[in-house]
Amino acid sequence: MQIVNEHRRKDIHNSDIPTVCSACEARHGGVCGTLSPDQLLDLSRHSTRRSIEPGREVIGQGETTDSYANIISGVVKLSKVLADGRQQIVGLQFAPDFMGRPFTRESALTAEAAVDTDICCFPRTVIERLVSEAPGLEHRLHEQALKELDEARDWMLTLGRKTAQEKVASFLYIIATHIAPEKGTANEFDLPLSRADIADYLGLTIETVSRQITKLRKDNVIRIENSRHVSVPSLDRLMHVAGID
Amino acid sequence: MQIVNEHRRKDIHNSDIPTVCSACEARHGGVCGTLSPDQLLDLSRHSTRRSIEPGREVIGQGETTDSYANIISGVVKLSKVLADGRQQIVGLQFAPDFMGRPFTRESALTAEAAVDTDICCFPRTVIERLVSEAPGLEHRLHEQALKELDEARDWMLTLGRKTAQEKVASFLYIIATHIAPEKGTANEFDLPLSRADIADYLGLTIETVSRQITKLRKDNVIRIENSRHVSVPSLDRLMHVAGID
DNA sequence: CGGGCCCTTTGATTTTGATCAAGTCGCCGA
DNA sequence: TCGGCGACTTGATCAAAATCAAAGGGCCCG
Repeated sequence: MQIVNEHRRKDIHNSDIPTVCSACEARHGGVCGTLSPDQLLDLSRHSTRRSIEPGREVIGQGETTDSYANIISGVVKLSKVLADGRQQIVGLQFAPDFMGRPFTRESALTAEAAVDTDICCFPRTVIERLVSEAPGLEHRLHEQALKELDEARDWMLTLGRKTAQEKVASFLYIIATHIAPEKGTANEFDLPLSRADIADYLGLTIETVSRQITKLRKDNVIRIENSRHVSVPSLDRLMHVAGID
Repeated sequence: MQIVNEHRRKDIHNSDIPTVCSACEARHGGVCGTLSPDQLLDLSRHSTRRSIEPGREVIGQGETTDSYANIISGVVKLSKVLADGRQQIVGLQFAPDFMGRPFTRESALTAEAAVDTDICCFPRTVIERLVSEAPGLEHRLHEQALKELDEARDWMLTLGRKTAQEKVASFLYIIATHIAPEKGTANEFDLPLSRADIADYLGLTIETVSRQITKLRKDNVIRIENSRHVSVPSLDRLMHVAGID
């Protein structure tokens, strides 16, 4: 008890934590959480915060990356395109996810902000140095990669085997459970993606997405205002429609 | 030059390498490659080789895993099922891939041999101990996870945006490039998957897969014997049909 | 050698979602 | 206040793949 209080007080004072970091919403969940105060200071000296407006590309498919980033707030779309322009969103990232593909220079995907997004960027060289110094950091990055792998595989089941109706419900479920990080599941939220983005995420067309959303509304699974604001009266019901056991 | 030869000679003699490992085809590519002779000996003492016939389940969805494994030869299907039985193969693993989801007890997927497969199993506890002792091992596992993530995302593009024809061609391309590890791309091979498996991998039905294979044969993109043996006269042509730029 | 079984192919028909084509709605700027 | 534009919805039609149905074909086993 005594110790817990001590610890807490210290954390509140943030005596050893760089000022930029102490106020950072992503610090505990993000990759920085494993670093010692010294290392955090080192990292923070080389890091820069950026605000990105919706639609702005953070890194393009085939470009070389020289930085990694932590998402502080917002939503980032990761997508791939075929030569003829067909596009697929292969992942969504929310705060406090880590962005960037470690140990490779060339990006195999495009990262683009879906809504107003704040990120904290680190040069590749600094991250790689810290990885070699702090084994906990690589572990954290490894866990993030495994989490993304699990999510990607779940989504493959959705893409390959679910109906349009189930796909749209699955998408809404993902948003409800990820949009408010640290607050658990939201039963009311603004969609961070346009219909076109949703279509690209689900492997459908805009029209089909729109029709299925209309159907979910008529079936009282969701309520919609201004085509972007969604409320979910029963999450169980949404999950059921999404085919989630 | 001198040094290279020295190194090679030592490697051929395998003076410090446990006997079971020295003959192992997967050692260099597999996760064991980063271990010191001591650690390799340690691991080999606790490892067991198993042969798995096609269709045998290695680990079921929802079961708890207590071991990891290296694939020595063969092909393993990773799949997920919906409550109503719809199934999706979310990944194929070939030698010398590492199987198992580190840092979690419960498996989110089913792993099943597609053909006769040999694996080398390690208890979870030993791997976890070695990870804490040898940072190179976690790095190797991390890279394997990142590789699988890249592959999963590539496949999401296939599942979400390609036509049946392109999907089947993409599948054949994957097999051609992975079936003979260390030998590069094969332009003649036996399919490790039945039509039903291919359908589950591509998010299609058996009938559609069969029709598309017939079409590829008629278009001279592939030749087929006994419905399982495939030869590819021009890999470029196959890639083109698969929509791979 | 024949029969049965499983895997695969092929054919006919149906269904789901795509495509084509108008609208509607909300918002911004003149 | 009025256009105009972009995002979204709705409707009609079309096509790709699913479903339903029936054969082949290879292989094992009696």
